[in-house]
Amino acid sequence: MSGKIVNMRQKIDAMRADASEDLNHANCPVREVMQPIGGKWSTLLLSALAEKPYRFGELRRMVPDISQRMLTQTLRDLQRDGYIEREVFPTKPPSVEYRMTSFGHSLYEPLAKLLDWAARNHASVKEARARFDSSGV
Amino acid sequence: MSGKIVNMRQKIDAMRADASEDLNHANCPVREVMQPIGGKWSTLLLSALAEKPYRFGELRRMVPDISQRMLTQTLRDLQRDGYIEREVFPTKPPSVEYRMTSFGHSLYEPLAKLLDWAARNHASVKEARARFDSSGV
DNA sequence: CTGTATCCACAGCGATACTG
DNA sequence: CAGTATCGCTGTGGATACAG
Repeated sequence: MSGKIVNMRQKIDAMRADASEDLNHANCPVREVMQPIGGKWSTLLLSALAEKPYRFGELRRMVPDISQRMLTQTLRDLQRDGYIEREVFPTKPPSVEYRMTSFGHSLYEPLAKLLDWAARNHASVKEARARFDSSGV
Repeated sequence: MSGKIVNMRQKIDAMRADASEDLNHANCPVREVMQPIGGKWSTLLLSALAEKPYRFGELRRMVPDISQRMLTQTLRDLQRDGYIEREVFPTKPPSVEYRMTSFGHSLYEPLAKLLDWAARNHASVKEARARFDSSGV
């Protein structure tokens, strides 16, 4: 349903692979869902908004090295996928608040587990990386 | 043969990390761990190897639209981070087997939960996307 | 304050050809 | 079979300036 098969060759390959395993691109939502949240800033913003709603400038201060352009774009992409919603307050200098939807929270539940793992095993990954780089090569 | 040029990417990465070591989010686990597995092929290969070991060509057949170059590179990156290991069998046509380490399995546990969520909510995401695209823009 | 609009650099990825 | 080597395109993301 999701995957776009470009040519016949790949289609045949996909069907052949389909017979043995369901790990395929054709019916695999991994790509469509994981790719957007695999962006450089998505998870950071999601974990920020999972806590509580924030305004544009607040998010910008929380992630100091994000450009204005990427903050806008990433927020829009997250909104597009239904994870967050945007509310504009017509105050004197306008302010915009972003808040995580219940759908977003349902995504964040397993995502948080993964981020937890990352936090706990960050050191091990760095060690493995160093070991690999200094050995062999 | 000198191996100086082979690991250019990794060396550059190291230098870049070094240069910004004292910046706020340079050592953030989310970035260091999530970025690599956020690549286009990483999660697909991880979920394949989580099941059982596979050879290079098998993986290639399971993910028909990956290029040979990206398969090699992604596997190497996963190996570098300690998630998978590589074993060469000196058979007549040489064969190489990739297998997930216990560390990789510990990563895959929370990751699988996230992939499960993606599979279950894939449709909702696509709907949200379509809704967003047809309104406004 | 919250964006848009350009321009531009570079990393990621693909296609192809070659090797042990 | 399992890679390397090269080239080139494209998308992502950064810097800057402008605007509601």
